[in-house]
Amino acid sequence: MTRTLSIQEAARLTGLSEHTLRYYERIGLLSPVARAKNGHRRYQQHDLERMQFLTCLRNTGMPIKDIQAFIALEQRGDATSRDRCRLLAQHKQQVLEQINTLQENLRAIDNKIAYYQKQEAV
Amino acid sequence: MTRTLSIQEAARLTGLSEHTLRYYERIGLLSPVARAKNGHRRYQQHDLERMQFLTCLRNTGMPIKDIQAFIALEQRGDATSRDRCRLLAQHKQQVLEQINTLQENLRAIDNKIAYYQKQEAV
DNA sequence: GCTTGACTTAGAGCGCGCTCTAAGTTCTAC
DNA sequence: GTAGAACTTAGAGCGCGCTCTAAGTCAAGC
Repeated sequence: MTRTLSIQEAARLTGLSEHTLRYYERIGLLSPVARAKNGHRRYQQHDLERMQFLTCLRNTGMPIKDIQAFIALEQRGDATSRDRCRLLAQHKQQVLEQINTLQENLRAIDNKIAYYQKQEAV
Repeated sequence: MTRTLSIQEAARLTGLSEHTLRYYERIGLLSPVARAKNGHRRYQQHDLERMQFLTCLRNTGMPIKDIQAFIALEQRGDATSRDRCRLLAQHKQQVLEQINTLQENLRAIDNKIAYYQKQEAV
């Protein structure tokens, strides 16, 4: 028997705000969370795992609309798993490009810093 | 004698829109650009270099307000060069963290992709 | 019974970074 | 001299991703 979490606890654990948790559920990123008799959300393990996945996609810059599209595929069942895999692979490429861009820009920043330090040495 | 560029040319060269170039100038990211007799902007080499620097900071997620703060330091002259250097170094750390986060999230995405591919193999 | 606090909902509001609009000017080509 | 293109300005508008508000419900403790 797994312990369930209040929205407050779930927020603390995931690093998302309670507002954001409700928002994600409202727009369908999170499927409807189980409720206690009083109507309060009771988050389960699978909800937390889902949120981790969402956070991962969001952190890597996937727009909410794209996540919704991904979820729409999930809801169409196993037949779409190849498509979903392809979407993830595409996203992976974009993340790799992001990392590359950051690294290139980092070099430019490093140069600027080096310039400042050389100047100070004078 | 260096050739100067129209806003259209400058936009094409920097990858920023004409709107954005005007906007950056308006909010002080770009110091006032030289004008032709008819009032049209004439971008020079140093403007382009500045834009590259701006783009670099923006691409790495520095908020416009922070860039403005950096520029305010520049305008206070040489005395602030140590501060500016420190700001850049701080930003560099944030970029490194960004890259790390992306790489961690990338691993999670890779796992998900692997999961899909294993499933397909069944 | 009353207060307090954690929750609920629907919907409004906000900060960011542009992006676009409207109205006007200037230059070029015909 | 007129049409069209390229620009100018000030200011409004927009898309995104939250974030907050208001009004209400429920349960626990005094």
